[in-house]
Amino acid sequence: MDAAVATLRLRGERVTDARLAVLEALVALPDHPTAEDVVAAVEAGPADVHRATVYRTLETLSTLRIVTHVHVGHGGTAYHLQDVAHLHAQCHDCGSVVDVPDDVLDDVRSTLLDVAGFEMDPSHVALSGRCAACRAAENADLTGGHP
Amino acid sequence: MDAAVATLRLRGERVTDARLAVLEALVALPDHPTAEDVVAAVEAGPADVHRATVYRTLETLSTLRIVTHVHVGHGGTAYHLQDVAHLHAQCHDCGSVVDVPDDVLDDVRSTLLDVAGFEMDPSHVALSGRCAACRAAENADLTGGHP
DNA sequence: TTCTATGCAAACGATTTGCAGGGAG
DNA sequence: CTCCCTGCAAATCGTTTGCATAGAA
Repeated sequence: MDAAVATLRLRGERVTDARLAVLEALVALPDHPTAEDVVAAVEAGPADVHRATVYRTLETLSTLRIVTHVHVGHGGTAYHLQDVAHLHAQCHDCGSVVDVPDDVLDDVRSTLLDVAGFEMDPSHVALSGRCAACRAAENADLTGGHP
Repeated sequence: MDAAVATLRLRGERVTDARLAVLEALVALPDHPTAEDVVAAVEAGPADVHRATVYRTLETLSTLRIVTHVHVGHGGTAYHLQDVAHLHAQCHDCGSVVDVPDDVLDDVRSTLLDVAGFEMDPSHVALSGRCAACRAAENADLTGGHP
């Protein structure tokens, strides 16, 4: 957060209320918010920031590498502060995004580099599947639903 | 293709010019076309099919499991016939989608199931990174660009 | 004939853009 | 003071929907 502001100053970018509000929203929002989530959070706050400004700010912060975006399968694009790069996996059942140890794709990365010359960037897209909670729920349905 | 038509008949769905046109486009289009690519290909053809119909048809074919969709990072959603399930990786430089051996994620799948209880569906989203061609191009730039 | 899929146009949500004014540096 | 960032409104893009009709079964 402070680091983000420092980076802005360092790059000669201006530190405005709108940008601070977006950064605070990114810090405050627990999960992996979409652009629209950030818009909602900012509009809920005291500062009066326009939708378009949030989008422009997110783009600016992205090019400055202050925030990173992840493409999640169904919900669009999710933004988060660039602290530690980690992987994401989205449940296509409940839509939630879970964090995943960042080394699970190391082997895949080297394999792809070997067999296809493809240099994978593991954190840019979210894996897809079904989370533990939804799997448990379905199992409960299967057993409890038909007694 | 024939199998697709057979499946349609089997499910009691109607076989129309529009649906045939969409299927032909999916067969003809080489890469992994987005919905909009299919719209363009169909509109280029002889049959007079409306945009909305292409979207509706793609949805229908999806629920019938005749076509599958993959979420690629930047270009939106890509559709292809459900022949052999395979993985995709998108180059975030040139945007092309390459096919990947479908077993490279097997280990990751079992790992995620173990450590997080997350049941991954490997083919639903595309991995991201840089393809061999673009890596070669950049290397050429680095060596040839600054003599 | 019956009922579904299509065409059309309009609505829709998410994102972008041109322009004029305000505030950071 | 200067120029970047912002607010506003409108345009744009991709996708969806309601309704009357053509056409497959």
